[in-house]
Amino acid sequence: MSTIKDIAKAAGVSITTVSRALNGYSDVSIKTKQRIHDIAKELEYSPNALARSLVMKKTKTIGLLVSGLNRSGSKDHIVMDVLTGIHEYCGEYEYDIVLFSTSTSRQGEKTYTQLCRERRVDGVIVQGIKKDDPYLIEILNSDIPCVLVDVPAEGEKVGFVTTDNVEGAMKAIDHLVSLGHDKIAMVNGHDQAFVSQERLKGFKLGLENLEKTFHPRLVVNGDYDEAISEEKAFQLLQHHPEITAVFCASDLMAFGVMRAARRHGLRVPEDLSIVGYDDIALASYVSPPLTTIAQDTFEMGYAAARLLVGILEETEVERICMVDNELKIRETTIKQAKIKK
Amino acid sequence: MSTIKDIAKAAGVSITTVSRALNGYSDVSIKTKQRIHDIAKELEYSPNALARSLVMKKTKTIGLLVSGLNRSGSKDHIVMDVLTGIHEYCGEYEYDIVLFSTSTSRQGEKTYTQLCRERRVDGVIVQGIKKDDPYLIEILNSDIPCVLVDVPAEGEKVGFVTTDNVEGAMKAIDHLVSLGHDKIAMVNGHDQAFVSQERLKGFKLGLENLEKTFHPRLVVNGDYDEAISEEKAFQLLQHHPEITAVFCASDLMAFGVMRAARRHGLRVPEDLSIVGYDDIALASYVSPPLTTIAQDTFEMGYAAARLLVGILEETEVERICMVDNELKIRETTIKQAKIKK
DNA sequence: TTGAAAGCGCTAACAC
DNA sequence: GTGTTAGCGCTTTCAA
Repeated sequence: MSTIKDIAKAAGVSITTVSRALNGYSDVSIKTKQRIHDIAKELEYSPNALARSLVMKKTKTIGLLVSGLNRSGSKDHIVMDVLTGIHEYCGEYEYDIVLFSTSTSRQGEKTYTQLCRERRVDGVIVQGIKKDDPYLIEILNSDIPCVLVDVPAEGEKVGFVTTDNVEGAMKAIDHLVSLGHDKIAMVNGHDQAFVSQERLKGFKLGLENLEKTFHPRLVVNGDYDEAISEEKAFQLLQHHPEITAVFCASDLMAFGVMRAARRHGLRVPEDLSIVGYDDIALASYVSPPLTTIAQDTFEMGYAAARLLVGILEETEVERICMVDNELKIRETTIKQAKIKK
Repeated sequence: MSTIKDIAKAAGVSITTVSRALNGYSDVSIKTKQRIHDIAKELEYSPNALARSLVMKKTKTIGLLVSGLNRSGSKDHIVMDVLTGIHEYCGEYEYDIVLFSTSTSRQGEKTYTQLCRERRVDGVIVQGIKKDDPYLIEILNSDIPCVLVDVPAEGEKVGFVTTDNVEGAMKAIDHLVSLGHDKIAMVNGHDQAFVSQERLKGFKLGLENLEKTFHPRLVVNGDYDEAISEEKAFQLLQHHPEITAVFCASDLMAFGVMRAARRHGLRVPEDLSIVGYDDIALASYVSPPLTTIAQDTFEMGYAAARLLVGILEETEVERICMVDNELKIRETTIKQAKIKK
């Protein structure tokens, strides 16, 4: 593989001149510049990004730390959408992405910080990692520029992107209440997740705003898992037959609730209205199609990359980025007419 | 950020010794080795992978070239599963993945080969790229070790992984014929795709083996698109009411066919049996759940990474890797009882 | 407009 | 066992 040295020799100039010519500096005579370019092409020259990065001290690379990338293969495509958004932005701004291979099994496992330092990534985007993960904390305390997805953190070189989960939950509640529902349950994820906390907050607030009482008894955690949600919802419906609607913190959990309803002989939506969260592809395919709060996950990825690059190039000041969400009314919610019990 | 030079100074030894100690060479006295490690820890030393790669001429990095990573957000998770498989293997063998940002929009776009050369990736995995893509051809002709997913190519440093698509299609046909179907149509993808060609081959072969005649008229291309398939299938069913079963080269296209059937007032599976291909998550959620040929896409990714690393480290000789597939019988196929027309 | 020289952080002969 | 030295391919002062 040829180097600028080879080009220099072939062109009869110094490597300095070649470097300058190739990088489009103006202080090279137009004709030597042309000659150098010709020779570079002829020699099939490719600049060595390693060497350049070594001296420039930046790599035009952003690291990606993702959890939940494992065989069990999530049915949702959220991780993928976010990745796609990041990829899109990076394509436009000539950053490449390095996806770290954080093997849990491998001994002598490296921390996220070490991974980032070794590869000298300019910054890192973190997704799907619990906010109390010690490695996460370490990286936040380091000087590595960092953008988190759905985990709140701010700092000189730290930002995050999320959607307004409080508002999203409120939209769901507004919708249900406007349909005449009164006894609304919630199947939340788990308390450690920021988004769960926010959605619960929105659930409460939504009820209060509409002068409905919030019943802690009607809230269960489904751990973002379909089967667990099914069980939890089954019990909930058993103990509280007065429930006419359920708001779920994820679509997958909503599917679990749909199953639980079916086991109780309840029809959806006639006997039980259900609202999900995320709007994954499945949501519109199941039957009946699921009413849900749609998040623009692609946009979240895109925004995360933009925010990170903004931090890196010191053009962006706002460290928080809120992406819109939207209520998608489909067929799992319907007017509550009958008086139950 | 500290370097081996700093450590050398602090330890009062030469940088060579530090390098050797840190890399676990045996020819360093146990006590200096220990001291060096202590100092390294104290100084929070991180090796600079760039510098090391520069001199070692390898980066422990594999490139990933993927098409179909864009906003429209594929409903299938195939790309993701393959990526996950690659990620898993890389985690075990300490390779990192760089996802190239191939912006189509950006001017002065670089070829895949250039991207790989600049980053000095050790090898590259290519997925979802058409086999006649000029950039793909360029990279195959280069000396960059390369593994393709579902595109056949072999060479000194080139291999590919795929599933047995001929066999997969035959399984589908066997299944349908065993249910008594005779007039079986096929909705294929498009002629440029290797897998399409293979599945068509399997379709023909499957019919011939069972002494059924192959009718070219009953094969249409749906371009792996749900809407297009719906249209094509709608017309097909109109012109050929004798059709009792349809084999589709993807699940998404099968959904299109289901829609088309519905528009014709045909019930699935009573009036029309349908078999898909891929077994995406949606397949088991739609109603009725789709009978399909399942591909282990995670395994494909894992195998692709293993093959590439095998080529890189010169341990693997077999340049082709076949991953299993499996017929998943669900509810869109049923015994053909009635005599149509 | 061009070149010489230093250095980014590391490894690897080759001495001692 | 340990150090000296010469690079890997590039950018960037500083001089000419």
